[in-house]
Amino acid sequence: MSKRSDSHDATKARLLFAAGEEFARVGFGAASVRAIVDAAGANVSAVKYHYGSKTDLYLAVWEFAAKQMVSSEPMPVVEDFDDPRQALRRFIAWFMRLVLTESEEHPWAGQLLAHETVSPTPGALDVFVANCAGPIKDEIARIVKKIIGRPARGKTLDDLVFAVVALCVNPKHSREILIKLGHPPPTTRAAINRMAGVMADFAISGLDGFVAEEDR
Amino acid sequence: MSKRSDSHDATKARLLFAAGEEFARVGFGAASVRAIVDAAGANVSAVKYHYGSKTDLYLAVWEFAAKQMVSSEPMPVVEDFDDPRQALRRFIAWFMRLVLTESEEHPWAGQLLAHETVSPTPGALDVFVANCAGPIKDEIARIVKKIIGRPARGKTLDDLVFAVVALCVNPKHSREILIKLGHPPPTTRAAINRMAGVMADFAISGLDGFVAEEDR
DNA sequence: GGAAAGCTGAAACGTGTGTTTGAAACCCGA
DNA sequence: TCGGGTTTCAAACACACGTTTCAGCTTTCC
Repeated sequence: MSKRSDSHDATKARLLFAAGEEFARVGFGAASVRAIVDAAGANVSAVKYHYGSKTDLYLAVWEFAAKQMVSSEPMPVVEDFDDPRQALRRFIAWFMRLVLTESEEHPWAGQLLAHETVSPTPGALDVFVANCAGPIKDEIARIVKKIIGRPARGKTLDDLVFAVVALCVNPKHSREILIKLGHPPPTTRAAINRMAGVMADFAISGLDGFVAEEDR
Repeated sequence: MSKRSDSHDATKARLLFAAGEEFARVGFGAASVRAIVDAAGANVSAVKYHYGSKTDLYLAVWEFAAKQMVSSEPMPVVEDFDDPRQALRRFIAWFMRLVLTESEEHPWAGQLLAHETVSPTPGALDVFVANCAGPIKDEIARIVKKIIGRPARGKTLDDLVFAVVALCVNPKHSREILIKLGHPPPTTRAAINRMAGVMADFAISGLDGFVAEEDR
């Protein structure tokens, strides 16, 4: 809108990117405003001027990351006529790329997501669940339901849905441990796709076991 | 050793328990010494006097929690003649009880473990991996190897091992999200065992898929 | 050219942190 | 009862945090 100097938008953008990097690296609580503005080559007052507060800056980062997420590779939606196993395979690959990919289309989305999942920022949790975690869970639930056939009884269906989620997100959550154990999570697109294939095989076989059980 | 008053050991113990509760609740970084000593009804200088520093107190909490862990229910070790599927079922049940159980034999172990997994405390990560994460991973690897039969090629075996781990620990890691999504992780022993049964079925079926694949 | 708006800079504010100090209070053995 | 080691306490330390202030600079518009 403004025809003013580029410096406004430039500083604001540098601030956003530096904040994204820092928030993704250490999470909201542990990130320091001074570290962010130093990385951005700006002054502390800039965050107040351009965004209002550290919290508002964090929300702006989330908004940006979410926008990048959906624009770079939208969530695959399973059609009714699709083979649900193939759909699950596609969805897991997409999900793991979303979570694990670094320094590509959405540099910090996965890491932000991991931090927010494990220790949610009060005030950001609800919007995160509504825009991100909720839709993903619903889509997986649809696919799992189609694979199993009839609805599993009680909480078992939800357990299975979150089991699939666990396979996708755990490499990110347990990143430091996995590195220490000599099995760092993949970062390149090819390696992520390979691992996603293994997880999809594992999940499909696992769910097929419940089909058989239900049909006994 | 000292035959002095109980107040020494009493304060020291109250400090340890209050610290355990706080560290488990918010993690090492976010926990404040003042909150701990307030909960313990002690003075700030008590942590220096009895433990040396906040970090040393944290290590003492870990040591205590680890001791409680192994004493209350030791890790099941699979024998060579055991049915590996049954062994996996037992192990998953034990692991999930370890991670999810609250306010019972080991009140904070699971939560400490979750925090340390996701955002490790520098200096405590190595001892945690050596004493806790490493042995668990090795035991699961043994069982998985026996189920699959011949070793899967490349990184696939490790992927499957950590897939099993993911099923067990994710309910704890994603706790807040799961609550928001209306599917809080179980806390009672019976509910944990039920969920562990589902996860074991899922894992065994999933791994059996790789047996078939390998034998093709 | 001058005034107004936009933007940045250094410094300080208030609060919270982990840690340290040194003097009281306490307890126990002699 | 006294002395000496043991344990507590309030106070302050130095530092880091997010936030605020306001002077000074730049840019834009009339």
